[in-house]
Amino acid sequence: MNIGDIAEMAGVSRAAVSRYLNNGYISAEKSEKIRKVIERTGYKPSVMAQTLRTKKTMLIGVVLPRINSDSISSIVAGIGTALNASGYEMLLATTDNNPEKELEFLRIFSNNRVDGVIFIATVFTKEHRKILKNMTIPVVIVGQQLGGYSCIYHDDYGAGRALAEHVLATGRKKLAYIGVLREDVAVGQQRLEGVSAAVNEAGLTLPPERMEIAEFSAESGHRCMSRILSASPDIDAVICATDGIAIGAMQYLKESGRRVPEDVAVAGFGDNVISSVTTPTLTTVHLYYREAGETAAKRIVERIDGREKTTVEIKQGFKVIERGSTKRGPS
Amino acid sequence: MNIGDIAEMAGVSRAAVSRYLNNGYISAEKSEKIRKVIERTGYKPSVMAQTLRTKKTMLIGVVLPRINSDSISSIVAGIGTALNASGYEMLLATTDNNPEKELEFLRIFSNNRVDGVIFIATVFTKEHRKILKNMTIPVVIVGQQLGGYSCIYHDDYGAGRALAEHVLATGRKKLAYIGVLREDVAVGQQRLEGVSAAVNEAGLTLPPERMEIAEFSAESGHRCMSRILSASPDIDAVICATDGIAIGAMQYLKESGRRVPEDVAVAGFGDNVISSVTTPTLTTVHLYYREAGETAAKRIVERIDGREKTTVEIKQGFKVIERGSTKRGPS
DNA sequence: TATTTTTGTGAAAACGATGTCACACTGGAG
DNA sequence: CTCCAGTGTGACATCGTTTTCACAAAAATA
Repeated sequence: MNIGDIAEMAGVSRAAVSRYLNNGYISAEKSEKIRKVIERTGYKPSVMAQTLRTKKTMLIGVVLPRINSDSISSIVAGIGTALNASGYEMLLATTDNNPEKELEFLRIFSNNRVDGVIFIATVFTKEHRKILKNMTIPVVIVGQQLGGYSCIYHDDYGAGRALAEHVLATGRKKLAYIGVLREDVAVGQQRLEGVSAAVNEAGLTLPPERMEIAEFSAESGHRCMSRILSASPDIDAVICATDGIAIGAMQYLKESGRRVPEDVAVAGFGDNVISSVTTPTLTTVHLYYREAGETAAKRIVERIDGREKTTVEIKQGFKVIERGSTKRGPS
Repeated sequence: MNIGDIAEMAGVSRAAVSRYLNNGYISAEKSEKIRKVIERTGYKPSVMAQTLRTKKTMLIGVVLPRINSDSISSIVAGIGTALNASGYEMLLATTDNNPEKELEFLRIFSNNRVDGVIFIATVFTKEHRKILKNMTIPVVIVGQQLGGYSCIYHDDYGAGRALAEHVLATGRKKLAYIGVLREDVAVGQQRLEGVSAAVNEAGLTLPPERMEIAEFSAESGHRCMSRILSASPDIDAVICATDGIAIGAMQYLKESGRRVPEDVAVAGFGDNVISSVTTPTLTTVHLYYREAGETAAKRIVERIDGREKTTVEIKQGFKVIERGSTKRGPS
């Protein structure tokens, strides 16, 4: 069933059918004939042929480290909603946090497989920049800032600062920090710098023996907490770069006989669903992941449609969510 | 840059280049010439043209209710891994639990947009069956059983039965059950029937006033628990159709002054990450979501490649995960 | 040496749409 | 009556591959 068959059945030319489907630039009489034939046969134009001819796939590639994560699946949910509203679909590529795979997918996607790419990034290597520079299709980066590219990211510095200020306001003096690798600028560097700034402004310090670098998991948070406690048993608060890490840290604190929040306050980032069901509930910073996904999708569609030519860098706000794990300690 | 340009540059015919890229049925001399030109120009064949010609998109459509869910994102992670290994990519369509959208996407996908569809299903209407019947591409259903189609699902009945047996073995006598709509055969019907069977075999009953129907959320579980308690304040255990519901139920129990597990035992299904960080930790049934996704992806690739012609129904096992919320009560 | 089989080859026909073009109608204005 | 703008139309080229086909050259067989 191709456009030629329909044309023949309706007694018109192939071009007429094409116009019927697109411009609508056709006489009422033929239009009706064609409509009937299409209805009767259930004819659907071939997406493949349209794609070849128009050079539009109506597909957006989404590259992400892993899908099985609360924050990332929220971003994807947002992307899905917004893309759908514009008639685009989403090609998902999970990289398992493997930079090689990340590069491979960016390369695959840059080859006309999709009309645009949304890149949920963690770390940028030179290789990344090189591939991104050579991309011929629009790219929007989510979660990290990268000059010269459209990106939508969170105010990680501000969030870190506000969260630390909140913890300090509960009267804590000896803070610890469990972060992630600095190569991850947003999560590893910005959040720490925000926290550091608040701590310093309060006239306090965050010495190296009260800091650890974790992976993105509760198990890792658990391990790091144990290391910090053996070096500095007298801390009265710990801020963790993600809620997952914070959960692990909190578990270790409880195992070590400390009370949360009476002895040690705990706080995280991300407002993971988990954080409202722990005991105590976890103070965290909400980061508008879903909205970031929606905005990214809208931006890329605007870029593709040509409605928007410039790249923009959007920094999103945050909201400190005060819960049980940082209730006022001994004053 | 198309195949013709490469052919011209290498001084061979277009067909020769095509053969070089595919069969390899070409003389060593020309092969080398072509290799050089391709390397120098960085030529990549057009995916669009290949697709039109070969009728293979190397895409698998994945239709799911929502991505922002622990169980579903685990399935998707599994699908992603397995598809990737076979060179396929994944087109994600989230339906927000809207049957209309589900049907729409199945229709879109059935129109040559993808080579196969993985359908993470909840409820089957007649409309669903009709569309599924008319699908010309392979379909694999995940999470529900549907005769005549390849599907991979969980032993929800067995899981319900085993979980209830475990709860009963801790000495509980007055069980309550919070389920979901029976239209969802796997989660709503099978799990309940398994639980019922175990309860009946123990010579006990599960009367209507100790049963509620919830949505897939902790809030809903919270509400249902409150309704059950006002009708039957003396229950000593509650089994919930999902971990999310169980979390909500447990929260209400605690708010009402009851101790978990001393006064009331709580158990759920799914082994959500959340269930190991609540206080107490939640007894649940592990359901191998990731593996289900992997298997589904492998099956569909086999069907597409023609290595496998028949449809199969695969029932996966389960594992009761005994945690704090069902520790032995007063004996 | 004569005959078959194997290889390598380029021309040309799909694949199924879109878009350009020139042409033939209209009807209204001059 | 002529001219022109505006519509509707089908023929045809195009998109970039793959695949079939016929044919020639080389190799293997008799």
